Formats: sequence, structure tokens, C-alpha cells
Amino acid sequence: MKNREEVRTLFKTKKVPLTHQRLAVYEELSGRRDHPSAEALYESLRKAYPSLSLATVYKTLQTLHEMGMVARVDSPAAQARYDAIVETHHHAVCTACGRIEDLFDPRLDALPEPKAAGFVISGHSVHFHGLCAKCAKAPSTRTIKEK
Amino acid sequence: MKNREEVRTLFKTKKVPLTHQRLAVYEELSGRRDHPSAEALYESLRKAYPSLSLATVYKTLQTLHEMGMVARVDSPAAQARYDAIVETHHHAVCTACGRIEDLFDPRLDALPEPKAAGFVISGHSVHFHGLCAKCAKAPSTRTIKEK
DNA sequence: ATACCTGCAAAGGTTTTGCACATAC
DNA sequence: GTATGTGCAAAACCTTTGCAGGTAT
Repeated sequence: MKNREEVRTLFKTKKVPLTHQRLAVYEELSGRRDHPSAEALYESLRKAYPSLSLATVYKTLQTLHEMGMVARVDSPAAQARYDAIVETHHHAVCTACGRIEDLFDPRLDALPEPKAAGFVISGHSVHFHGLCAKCAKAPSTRTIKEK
Repeated sequence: MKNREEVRTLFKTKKVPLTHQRLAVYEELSGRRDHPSAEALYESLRKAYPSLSLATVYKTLQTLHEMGMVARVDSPAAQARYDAIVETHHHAVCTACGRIEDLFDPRLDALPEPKAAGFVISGHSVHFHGLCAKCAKAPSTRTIKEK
């Protein structure tokens, strides 16, 4: 979460053109704590920027994500993936090829109860991310663009 | 992960008709550890069941999920959600309304390194799930079907 | 026998892409 | 001035849905 000056500097440093739209998307997102979808951001921004297009919001979020300024929650790869193991366990997700490995570690099963006012917690899962054995060795075989 | 007899018993107990397709989907998924997508399961199964349709795979996965026999990884709600906070933090996700709350808790930032052979871990995130304050109080206002 | 499931095809919703014009540097 | 971004519309995907015929109990 950066102020306008930091944003300008960061774009300049990374040699990425800073457009009005990019600044607007970043500032709108920074001002919210509800983890909006691309569509939701678009709806908020179009009041102030009527010519803004949804496609630009998507492209901008991708750019900001590549720059490390924005995080994605939930679906890193839009498609749902399934698992016949419903017992508590956790996952390691390869950011290069999308491979998901199961992790069984009792130390991860009991985590401190988070302090989220009024939230009735029924469970949790831990996602580790990084490169799987194959992708760590052979970066050229990556099938998913690293974002 | 249940054997065929356990599966039959579970369907009987829950009074859900056990069809060939449902058994096939469950057994295919049980035999894999790669967390396949619906499409991937369909591709594997159509060799043995040429008349099987993708729609049935989707419907079956939903049924199995409702029965608690199958877990979903990643996108609980297909849409990607964004966050301007890229610093390490965690989330509480409401399974009823989709609300996502930020959690900052240093105790969750340093977790035991998982034992995943060859995996180069670069980070992790913890997702708690349950009901947010509002939904815990007012179950009738739920906007997302609880799956 | 009856309720529910399957397959098909069409629809719905989200995200990506190609292209002409506009803008940042 | 040039490379890159934007807006528009269409396309590509994933998932859901409606309906007629079929199947489990």
C-alpha cells in the first residue's frame, strides 16, 4: 500500500508507463479493504472515469500484480481443482506449472485462533507457494506464465 | 478416500442414488493425487465411459462435495479477488457471503517448513473459513449457496 | 412407479485477445 | 517520435441450466 509519490517512483524505476487508469485502479484498490473483484473495481471507477473499460481494469490488475503491487486472493488459476481427501491437510502450489501437492503435517492443523471479531471459524487451510522440484530445475518447461 | 463398499454405504445412508457415473468419478478422483479439474477428470473418464458428459462430471462433483466426500482447492467462488496489501498476511473467508477479512498475526507468518521433496517454498498463506459476524447472526441473508 | 439422474445443447459469467487510436516518455 | 496502453467488440473459457429420455430404488 503506497502513496502516490511511491507509486510514481516505482513505475519510473521499473520503466513501466504510469497512466491515469493505472493510478486510478491502484488508488481505488488501496482505499478498499473488501478485496474487490475486477468487475467491482470497474463499477466503482466508472463514475469518475466514464471512458474506462473493464478490459483495462483486467490488464491493469495483471500489470500491477506482475509489479508486485497487488495480490490475488483465491483462484490463482480460475479453474476449480478437486481432491478426494477431505481430512485436514494442506497444499503446496507450484506457481510455474500449477501442480498441487498434498502436505500432511499435524503442526499446521492446530493454528492460533485468529482475532477476527465475530467470525465463527470452522476450519483453515495453508497454501504454500513456490516452485515444484521439476520447475525449480527446468525453468524453461513452465506452462503457466508466472504472474 | 473410501473403498467401494464404504461409498455404497455412504450413498445408502444419505439416501442419494448411486449411479455408475458417480462411482466412476469418485474412484477416478480417489486414484489421483494431482487435484484434477472437472475437465481433466472428464478427459480421463471418457475413455472408459464414452457417453459420459462434462455436465455430469460437474454435477457429480457438486453432489460429492455436498456429501462431504470431495474437497475443492483454490477458487471457492470462481472470480479472482484482489488486494493492495502484498505484505504477508492472512484471510478469513465467509462461506456464506464471500466476505474476505484480513488477518495480521505474526504467529501465522512463521510456520514450520513443510516436507515437500524438492519444492522451493517462497511463501505461504493461511485461509480460515467460517461465518462472518453478520452471517453467523442472520443465516437468512446468505447470498452464496453454502456448498 | 416415481423421483431423480444423465446427456445434450444452449446460456451465463468471467477473463483474454486483436486491432485502431491515443498517450506516456 | 516510438513504443506501449486504452477502449471496443469479439472470442475463449469454465460452469450452470433446461429439457427429454433413462435409471436407481
